Amino acid sequence: MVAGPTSTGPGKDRLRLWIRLLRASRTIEAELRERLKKEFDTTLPRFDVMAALYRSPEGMLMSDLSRFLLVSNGNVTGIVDRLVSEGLVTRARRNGDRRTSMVRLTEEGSKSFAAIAAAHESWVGELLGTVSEDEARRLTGMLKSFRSNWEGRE
Amino acid sequence: MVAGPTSTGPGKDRLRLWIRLLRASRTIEAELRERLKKEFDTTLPRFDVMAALYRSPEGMLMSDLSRFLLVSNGNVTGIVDRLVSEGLVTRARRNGDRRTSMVRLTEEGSKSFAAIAAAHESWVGELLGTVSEDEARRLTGMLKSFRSNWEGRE
DNA sequence: CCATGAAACTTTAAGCTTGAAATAATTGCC
DNA sequence: GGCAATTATTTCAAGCTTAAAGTTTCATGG
Repeated sequence: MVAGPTSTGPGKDRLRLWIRLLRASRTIEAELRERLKKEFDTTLPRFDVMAALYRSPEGMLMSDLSRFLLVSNGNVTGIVDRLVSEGLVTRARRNGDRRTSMVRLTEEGSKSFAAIAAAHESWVGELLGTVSEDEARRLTGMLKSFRSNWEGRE
Repeated sequence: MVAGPTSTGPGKDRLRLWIRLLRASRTIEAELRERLKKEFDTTLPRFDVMAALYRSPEGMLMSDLSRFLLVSNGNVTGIVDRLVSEGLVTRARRNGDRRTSMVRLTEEGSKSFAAIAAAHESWVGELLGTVSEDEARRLTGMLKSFRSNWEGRE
């Protein structure tokens, strides 16, 4: 998903855009993953799950997590399993619907995440430092409109 | 890597941008992966490797592939192994340096890739259809300048 | 020569990822 | 109530991914 269009013609501009988009996010992602590993001995998927839970102190269902993070259900199971075994997250069985459980950050998980998130934010600021604030806002706007169009497709 | 900034302040615009960028590429990537699987029974990493080789009929070294695709060396080994076992790619031992081998598409691999690439391009056109050609070019320009700044960092 | 180190690649262990199949619990319809 | 369909989740197999360690080959200074 990284190679380029081989000729010119209609539709090539969008293909080019897609390739650039993918290369940019892979580049940044690789850098962030490496730093997360080195500085905090953690991984991107763990960070993602914890970030989602941090925003929802009341907890999230497994299916909420997988929908929000855009990954499969089975995937979340494994990541949460590991976080639970490290004491960063809990699965609370619910009285109402016994198929589901509320996943929440523990006290420790919450503290741990806050520290990582601060570093993460400053890394992103650094890595995207060459994009001006203004440009960042315009780009974000375009991507936002892409998102809403996407969600509204049949 | 998908949750959002939790407050406002300096650097938040870049964090927002990063999150949008990541969500957009994950969304498109998931859709492309699914179609590649359904329509051609293949995967994105296989497609990526074949795309790189298609651009270089003379062949590529394993290290060229991993550098170009932004993935680790060991990763490429496995993907190429599978492509070789399916007859889509060959590893030609070289006379000069026996540590290396030239990886090339076979005739079959080349034909197979051409068909997939055509579908792939039209899918990208469709998925990014809501981005105007003009906007696509501007976005590409911004990402290009990000790339060159990135490559020029210390 | 040839030993030492660098380079190209593969192997390995651990974890991530998907899609599909399996389990378990709930809902709805008669 | 009871049974079919649906929903939430886990399990599974296969493949992707990385970083680190291991192997083979090459280059080169003594």
